[in-house]
Amino acid sequence: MGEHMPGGGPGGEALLFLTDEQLRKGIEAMFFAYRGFTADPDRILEEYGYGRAHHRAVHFINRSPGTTVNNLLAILGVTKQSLNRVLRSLIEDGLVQSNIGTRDKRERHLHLTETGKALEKALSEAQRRRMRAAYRQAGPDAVAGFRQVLEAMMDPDQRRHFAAKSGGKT
Amino acid sequence: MGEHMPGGGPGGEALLFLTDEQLRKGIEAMFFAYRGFTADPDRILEEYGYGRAHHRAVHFINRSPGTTVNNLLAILGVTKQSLNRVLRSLIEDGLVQSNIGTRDKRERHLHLTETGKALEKALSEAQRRRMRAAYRQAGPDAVAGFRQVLEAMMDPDQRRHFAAKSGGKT
DNA sequence: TTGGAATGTCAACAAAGCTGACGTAACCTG
DNA sequence: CAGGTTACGTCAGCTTTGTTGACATTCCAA
Repeated sequence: MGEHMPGGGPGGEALLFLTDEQLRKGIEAMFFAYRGFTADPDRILEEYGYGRAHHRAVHFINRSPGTTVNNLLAILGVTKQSLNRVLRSLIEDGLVQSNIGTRDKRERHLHLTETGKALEKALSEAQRRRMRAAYRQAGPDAVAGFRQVLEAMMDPDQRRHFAAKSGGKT
Repeated sequence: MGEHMPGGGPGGEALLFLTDEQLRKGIEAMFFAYRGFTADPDRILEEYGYGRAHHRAVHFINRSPGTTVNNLLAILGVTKQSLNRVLRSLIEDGLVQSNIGTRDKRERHLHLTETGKALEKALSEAQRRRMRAAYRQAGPDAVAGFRQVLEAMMDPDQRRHFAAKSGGKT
């Protein structure tokens, strides 16, 4: 509630269109945009008989090769039973390799196999293509704003996982 | 596709940071932000024993009172059977009223009851609170960019539903 | 007036969350 | 070194929300 005031004084905020109607538009924009955002990967996943849960696992294993199950759990925010089901199928299908840790043998370190990397590439290229098109259409300033608002919308805990591997400002 | 080389193009696009790394950040920002976006309503819904599907139905019935099942179907992009289950529970619980159409008796026109409006208000207020906080933190210019990028990311069909009730520019 | 299209309902199944309980191995601390 | 904690895996069972298929009702147009 009474946080900082970007406009410095009490007058600054007045310039922001924070009517319920404008906020509703923002809410619906998030809803429709997220559908578009997931549409392309979903089509690819369907061919492989996988779902969004597999996509998320593959994405974050690719981002942090050698990550542990527990780490992935914290990022994805699901139960280990749920993640395990997904992980098991990916391992069985030869997309993910699970190696017992050397320092701590309780841990499993996860890596994508070549096949796994191929799927990841297909998925991320489809998603990047759409993101790139949207960025180009909106322009550089819009992109900066887009990122700022998204970051402000995250839960602080989730933002930790985001910032961890995404680097700070420029 | 061979569309790399962000600086290769003629003109303004060269200023856009369209490296795969920057695009990946955008993708993850969408992922984490969407979780934050749905977190507050999810908590409320849990108290009522409802899920996100109920939230979506309630939201769009509130936006367009008297809308038909078919109309809702097109907006939500699910099968009628899936929507029907959600709608049935909302009707049974007295949150939604379904009236047989007078002109076309095959249609059902949907309205929120007082109880339904109360839930909608609780949900949308929670979601607006977060959206408002993010908007304030990011500032007006960022908000404009945020909306532009989101709109560019939608599927054209979905964008139709978005624009329909959201008004044009300004 | 009759056959097809549109609208909505019921039934059954699948994906992917969840809780709870339990087992095993490894680590760590007193 | 004994006992508690941590990391991971699994079994069982439930919920939400998506899917297809089959079917009733209603409308409309040939």
